[in-house]
Amino acid sequence: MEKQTVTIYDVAREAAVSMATVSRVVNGNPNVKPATRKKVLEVIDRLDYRPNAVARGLASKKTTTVGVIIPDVTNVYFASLARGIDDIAMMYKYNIILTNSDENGGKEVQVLNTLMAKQVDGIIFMGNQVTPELRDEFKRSKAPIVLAGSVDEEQNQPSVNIDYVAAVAEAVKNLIDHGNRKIAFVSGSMDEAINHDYRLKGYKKALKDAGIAYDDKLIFETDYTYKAGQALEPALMSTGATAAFVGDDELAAGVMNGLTDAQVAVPDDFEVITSNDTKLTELVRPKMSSITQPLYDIGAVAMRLLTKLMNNETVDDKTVILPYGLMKRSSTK
Amino acid sequence: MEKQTVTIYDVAREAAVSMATVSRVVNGNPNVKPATRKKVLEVIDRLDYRPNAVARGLASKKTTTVGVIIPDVTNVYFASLARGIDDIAMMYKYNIILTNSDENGGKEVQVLNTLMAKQVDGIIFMGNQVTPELRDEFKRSKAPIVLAGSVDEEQNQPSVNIDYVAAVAEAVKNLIDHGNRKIAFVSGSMDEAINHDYRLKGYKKALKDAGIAYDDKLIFETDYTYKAGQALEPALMSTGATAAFVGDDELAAGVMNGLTDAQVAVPDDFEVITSNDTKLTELVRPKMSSITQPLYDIGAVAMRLLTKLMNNETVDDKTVILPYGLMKRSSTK
DNA sequence: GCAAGAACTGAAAACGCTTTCATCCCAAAG
DNA sequence: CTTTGGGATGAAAGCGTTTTCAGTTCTTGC
Repeated sequence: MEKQTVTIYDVAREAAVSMATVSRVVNGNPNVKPATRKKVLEVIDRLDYRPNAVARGLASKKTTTVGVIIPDVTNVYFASLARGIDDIAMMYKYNIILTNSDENGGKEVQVLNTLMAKQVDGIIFMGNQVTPELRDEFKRSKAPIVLAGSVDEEQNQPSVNIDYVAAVAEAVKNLIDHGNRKIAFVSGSMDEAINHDYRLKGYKKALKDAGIAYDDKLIFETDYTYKAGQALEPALMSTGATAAFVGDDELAAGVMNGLTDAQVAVPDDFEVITSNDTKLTELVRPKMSSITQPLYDIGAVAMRLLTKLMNNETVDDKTVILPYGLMKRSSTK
Repeated sequence: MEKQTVTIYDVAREAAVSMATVSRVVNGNPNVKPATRKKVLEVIDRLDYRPNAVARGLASKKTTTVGVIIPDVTNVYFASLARGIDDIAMMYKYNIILTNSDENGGKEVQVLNTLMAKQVDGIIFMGNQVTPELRDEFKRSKAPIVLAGSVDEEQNQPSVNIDYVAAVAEAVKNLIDHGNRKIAFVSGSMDEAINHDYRLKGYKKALKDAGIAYDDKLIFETDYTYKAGQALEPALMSTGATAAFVGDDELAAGVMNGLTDAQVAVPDDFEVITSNDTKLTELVRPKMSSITQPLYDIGAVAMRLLTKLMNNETVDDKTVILPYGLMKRSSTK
């Protein structure tokens, strides 16, 4: 007993009107006599008619779904953005096709293609790096694409971010102001634009402003994982560093716990400041000082921007920069 | 210059074959002469033809997308399941429409409806409670629905879980074995089946087995948030409890940090054991002991089960129970 | 009471694909 | 040299909507 689906045609027949009219009432088109509308609505209700979104998508060339590419849902930072994205999407009646990319260029390209095949109306991309191949795909897309919490060196893609350079510079300056001279820079792969083109620049700027020489022995390139951070302790301490700027909260938690577990007192003997202000910063002890970012809003604004783009509204500025801050908690003096 | 889309018809014309043949080669139908296939493939490549998944979905009544309802992506527990779901989905060429429900019954029903309107081939539901209205919607769905890490009192829905009752009983027994007699039970709303019908039962069972009287003053019903946990400290201590079983890791982290911040030594003066074994357990100090669950696998198996259901394969057992464990870390003696 | 326009409504053509069914072709069998 | 049958192909009918365009039916203002 296959469940029977009722179509717009059934409604039209029952209500003794044309499909066109039914379509109109379903879509809230005002050009329908109230009496007719009422009649149709009753039939719709009686038959429990539900429009088939796929057919609708084919006919109207709009699917009211947007694709979201995320490195890993399990990453609290990106998940927070995703939450903002979904809320706004829902507010504007869009649905989200979410796919994990693992920051893998090949997978990203493939995912992008299936997203486009599914005729999504727009795409939000999160990831620390935009490979040239990916950039090419972006260009070929007829659906607008906006980057959320993600940068592209060639900034021709709409995006929502904070001023990473300034934020990192300020964070590092804070460390310097506390008397630290040897400050480690811990991040993910330097291949990623966000690291080499933004965070590192901010780091260098702060050093330069303070007249401290840059020393690449203090640069630690690793994975964005807790374990990786934890394992860094010996290497970190052997450099004589007394503080570290870390590019990811989970990584930072690892660094800090690794230190603590090795009897290095944070913040007394070693200060740590992190980047993303996710809830992890409050979970660990000491609580971690961090650059603050409006996580949810980055996602939300990105999605809002996307709705405008999908709607062909003119937007004044396609690359929006949200404000950041510095939250002093207990991992710094 | 609106980007032109090339259709199956264009390919057919260029290759001098019928649409049917093009469709066959695109879908890997073996009934195509190799020479023809090659010819078509060349044209496809030259024209850069990409099948329109929406049209395909309309014609074939299969969208190769499944809906996933999640309480909140930002919740590490559910996000971990989601990751397992997405990976397996991708493996089977499905995409995921992800929507946050906030455990809000009304929203869940609504979301379910839009998912069905979008003709998803299947649905995975995560949530701590299945309301009667929701259950009704489940029944009306022509797409198979499986619950992941989520229970329904009336167990007629395919699902993937662990044996919560036994797991909690074991966890609480562990606490009892350490000499605790007053053990708090901290969880989210008791309206949720998972709490009143599973966890609490396990808790009571452990008490009963040990001949300890149940005392509802020791039951704490709150939100699944860090802050809520943290705020619990005074109430918790005033009951004279010396240990707590907590139903969620973030909540547990809050409880533990709240205790610690109030100079209550964990585990010496108070033991804490939590439920979900997410990475949060390792982040906090002391690390939290926990029931272990194969988070990723719960999602993965649920998705695998769903593929079978969508494929009309006969599955022997529609409710699968995965093994759990107990991981002793440092929040218990 | 009538013309002119506005407000409604319906017929039918897309939308881009899958799938059924009929047809055709050709190799193998007799 | 037929017959037979299976493999390869194409024509065309959907799939369930939206949307255009051409009516048709009301309202108004005179």
